[in-house]
Amino acid sequence: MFEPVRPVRAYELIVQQIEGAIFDGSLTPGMRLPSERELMTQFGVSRSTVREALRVLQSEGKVASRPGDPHGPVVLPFSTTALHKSMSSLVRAETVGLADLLQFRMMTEGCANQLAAVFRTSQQLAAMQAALEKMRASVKQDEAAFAYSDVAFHDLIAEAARNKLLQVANDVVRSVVLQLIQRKITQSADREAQMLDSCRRHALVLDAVRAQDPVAARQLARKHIFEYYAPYLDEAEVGRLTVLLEGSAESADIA
Amino acid sequence: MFEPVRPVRAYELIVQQIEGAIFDGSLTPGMRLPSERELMTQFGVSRSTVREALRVLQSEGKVASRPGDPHGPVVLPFSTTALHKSMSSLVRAETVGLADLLQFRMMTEGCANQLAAVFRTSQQLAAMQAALEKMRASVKQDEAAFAYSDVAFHDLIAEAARNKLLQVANDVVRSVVLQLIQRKITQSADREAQMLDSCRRHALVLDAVRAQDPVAARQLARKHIFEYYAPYLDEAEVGRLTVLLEGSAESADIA
DNA sequence: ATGCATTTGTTCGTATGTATC
DNA sequence: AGATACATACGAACAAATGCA
Repeated sequence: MFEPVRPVRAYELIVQQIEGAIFDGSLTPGMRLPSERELMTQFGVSRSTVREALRVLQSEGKVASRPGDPHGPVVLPFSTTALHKSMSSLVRAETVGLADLLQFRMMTEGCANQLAAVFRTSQQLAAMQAALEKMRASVKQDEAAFAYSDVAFHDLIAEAARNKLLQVANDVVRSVVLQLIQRKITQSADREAQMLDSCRRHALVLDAVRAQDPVAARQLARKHIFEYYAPYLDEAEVGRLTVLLEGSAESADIA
Repeated sequence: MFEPVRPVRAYELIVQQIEGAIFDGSLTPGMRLPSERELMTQFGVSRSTVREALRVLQSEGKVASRPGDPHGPVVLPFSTTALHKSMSSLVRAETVGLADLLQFRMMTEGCANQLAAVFRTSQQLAAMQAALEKMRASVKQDEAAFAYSDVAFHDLIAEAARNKLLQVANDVVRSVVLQLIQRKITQSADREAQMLDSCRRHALVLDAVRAQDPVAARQLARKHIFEYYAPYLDEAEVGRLTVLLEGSAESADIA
C-alpha cells in the first residue's frame, strides 16, 4: 500500500535539478551556472547547502568552479573521469581483478575490431596505417611516443566501430589495465622485443580490418591481448581467458 | 623542469585521506568514522569543510551518515552503485543512442552466455531453470513478477560467467535499456505473446548453457536481444546490429 | 517508556585571497 | 591599477533526529 521513504537532503534536490538541466540540454557544456550567492536565492537555501551540492557535482566531473571567477561555475563537457574513478576503486577494492579486466577487454576490444572490419572507411584505414608506422618508428627511441601511438591505433579502431559506448568502455578498461601493471611491463627485460612483437600483431589485425574479415580481426585482437598479458596472470586465471580464444575452428572447444 | 600545479582544496585532501584509509584496510565496511566535530579537530579544519568531504564520499557510495547518529558516519561495503551512476549518466548524455546500447548489450550479454556455458555449475543451472519456470508461471498473472524473474535469470547467467565486471556492465546496460523503452514495450498490443516468446528463447539459451555449447549460447543470446528490440530501431541502425549475428557458419559474412 | 546528551542538517555572518573588468 | 564580485574557509547557532541510560 505505502512505499518506504528515505529522508531526502536539500543538497540532493539541488544536485538532481542541476543534473537534470544538464541532461535535458538546458545547460550545455561551457555554459556557466549562477554564482553561489545567486544559487542560494534561487534554491532558497543557505550557502553551505549550495556548496555541498556543487562539491558533489564537481566530484562527478560535471561542473568546475574557481575562486574569484565572476562568471560562476562552468558546466564541463562530458568526460569519463567519473567512470574511470569508480572502476579504479572497484579494482583497488579487489572486487574486480586483473583477470576480470583482461577478460572484459578481450570481449570489448575483440568486438570493436569485428565491427571496425565491417564499417571502416578508407580514410580510417589510412590513419590506422599511419599510427602503426609511428609505433614502428618510435620502438628504438621514444617509449612515450610508442605508447601514445599505440593508444591512437586502438582509438581509431574503436572509432571505426561507430559505437560511442564501446569506444568509452575500451578506453576506460585499457587505461585501468595499464595503471595496474604498467610498471611490470616497462621494467621487463626484453622491452624492445615486446614492442616489436606488438607492432607485428597490430599489423596482422590491421590486415584483417583491411580485408574486411570481421571474425579474423576479432580473434586476432583477442589473441593479442591474451598473449601479451598472460605472463602476468596465475595459471587458474589463464584458463578463464582461453575460453574466448576459439581459434578458427569455432566448435573445437566443446571437445 | 617544473610541473604545473592545480590548487588543491582542503576537502579534497580529507577525501583522499579517508579513501586511502578505506583502501588500505584501516577502515573496513561497517566501521564508523568519528563524528563531524571530531573530524574537524583531527583534520584541523572547519565543520563545513569536513561536511563537503563527507558529501563527496557519500556520493561515491563509500560512507553514509544519518542525522543524530552518535556513532558517526558508517563505512559502506564496496558496491557498484558509483559505476552504475556514472554509466547511466554517460548514456543519458545523448552521445549514446539506443542502437549503441543494444549493440553493446549484444556483445556483453552474448559473451556472458558464452562464458556461462563453460563455467556454470549444476547448482547454477538448476537456479536458472527455476527462474525460467517462474517466468512461465507469471506470464498470465503478474507483469512485475515476470520482469523480476527475467532479471534474475540474466543475473544468474552473469554470475555463472564469473566476471564481476561483466556482471556489473550487463546489469547497468540492461537497466538503462529498459529505462529507455520500457513504456513502449508494456504498451505493446500482444504483450502476452511477447512474454511467451521470451520464455521460449530463454529456454533455448538455457539448453545451450546446459549442453556447454558456448558458441550456440552466445549466438542465441545475441539473436534474442536483436529480434526482441529490433522493432524499436530505424532501418539504418538495424544494419549495425546484424553484423554481430554471424549465425552458425562463422565465415559466411565474408562473402 | 521518557528524558537527556549528542549528532547531523541547515542557516547566517565574517574574513581572506583571487580573478575579471 | 583599482574596484568589484567571487570562491574558499572559518565559526557560531538552532532545529530535528538519534541512541542510551
